[in-house]
Amino acid sequence: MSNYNRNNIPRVKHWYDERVTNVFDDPRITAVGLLFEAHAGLSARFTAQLEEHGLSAVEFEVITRLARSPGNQLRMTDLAAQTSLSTSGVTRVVDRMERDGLLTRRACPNDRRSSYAVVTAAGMQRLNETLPGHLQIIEQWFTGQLDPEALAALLDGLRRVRDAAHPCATAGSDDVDPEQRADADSAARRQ
Amino acid sequence: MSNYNRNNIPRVKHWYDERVTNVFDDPRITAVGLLFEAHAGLSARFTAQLEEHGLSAVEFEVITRLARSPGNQLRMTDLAAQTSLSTSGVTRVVDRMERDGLLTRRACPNDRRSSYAVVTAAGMQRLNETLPGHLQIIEQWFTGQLDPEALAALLDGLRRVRDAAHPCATAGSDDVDPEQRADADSAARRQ
DNA sequence: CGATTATAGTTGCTCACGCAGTCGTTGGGC
DNA sequence: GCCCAACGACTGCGTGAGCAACTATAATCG
Repeated sequence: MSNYNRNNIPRVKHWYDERVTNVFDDPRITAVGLLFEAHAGLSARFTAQLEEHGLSAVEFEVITRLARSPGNQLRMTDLAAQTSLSTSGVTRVVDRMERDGLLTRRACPNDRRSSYAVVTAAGMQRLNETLPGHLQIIEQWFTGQLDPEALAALLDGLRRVRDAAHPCATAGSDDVDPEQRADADSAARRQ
Repeated sequence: MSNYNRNNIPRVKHWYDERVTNVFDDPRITAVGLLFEAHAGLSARFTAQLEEHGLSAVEFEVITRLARSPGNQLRMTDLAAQTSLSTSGVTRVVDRMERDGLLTRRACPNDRRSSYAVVTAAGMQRLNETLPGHLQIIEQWFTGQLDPEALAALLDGLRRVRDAAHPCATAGSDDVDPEQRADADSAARRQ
């Protein structure tokens, strides 16, 4: 118990303040800590709200990406590329969501290897029920925390970091980059 | 089959451009997308580099938090609080790292229920081998992507979002107001 | 054409993680 | 001192995810 207190009491605002000659004081570490903790915080809020609507974070991402695609559908592989899930992961999440009636599979008439995941009416309804609360949480804990210029600066910085570091696995969500496009192009060509 | 053509032919550069009145164009969604993709991108880079040193991201976080704590040790519970792992998750990751010789358990003399996870010499060495490359990656893909003012603005924004939304990720900081803490705590546990 | 190669999706295997239950320990109330 | 609720750590079980192997289909090259 004494140790428990030792652990918490001397920590003031930032854990790294105290160890002056510590490598962990490095501002780079701090920067990553901020980014990752902001992400973790928002993730937790999202998870809690999505759970109220019976969706996991992955399922929400899947249904969202499908819903905003033409025809409310994507090929399994393209879905995998957009979600940073493996193709087997997509197979299984689509399995679950199909079982729950949120999605269906549809055969691709031109390429019998491919199949589409399509959002059902029930899936769209579920998404529509979920989205307002989701947007409200974003506003409450993220965008609403900053005045417009600060938010713009934040997003500008994030965009540059994202453009530099993002693995093509997560690309394509709100801004499609050239390599992704080439990828999708070849997919389209194939059909 | 009419669907097939609808799907690909008219799509030009951005598959989402056509749904002009689309909810997914909402700037809040875009903002979250940027934050999450930046995080995912950096995560992937980290994972690749850590793998070269035989560490997973979770293991790196564990050993880092231990190494910067007094005595290079933390109680299992405190470690769980800092890592957003459950206590059972901590039990298991410490199991693995103990098996690999990076950590040891040490009984707490004051409370026989508690035990410490302590970084071994081999663990410190492993960490020291890993850190330079880690810092270089941060610089290469994150901090070095922005000029100082832009970086400062980014970090300032992130700090505000983190302070608002963080689910107690910085356990050991006491600048959390109680109501927030309870809330975020339970949310973090759940995820 | 026919053979080789590449691609789409699924499945078996394994592992990491959380939840809930358990056991030993602690400390407060009587 | 005794009892019992709270606490710290560990374990059984279920779930979700990736890798690699596999099947079926498509594209390529001779």
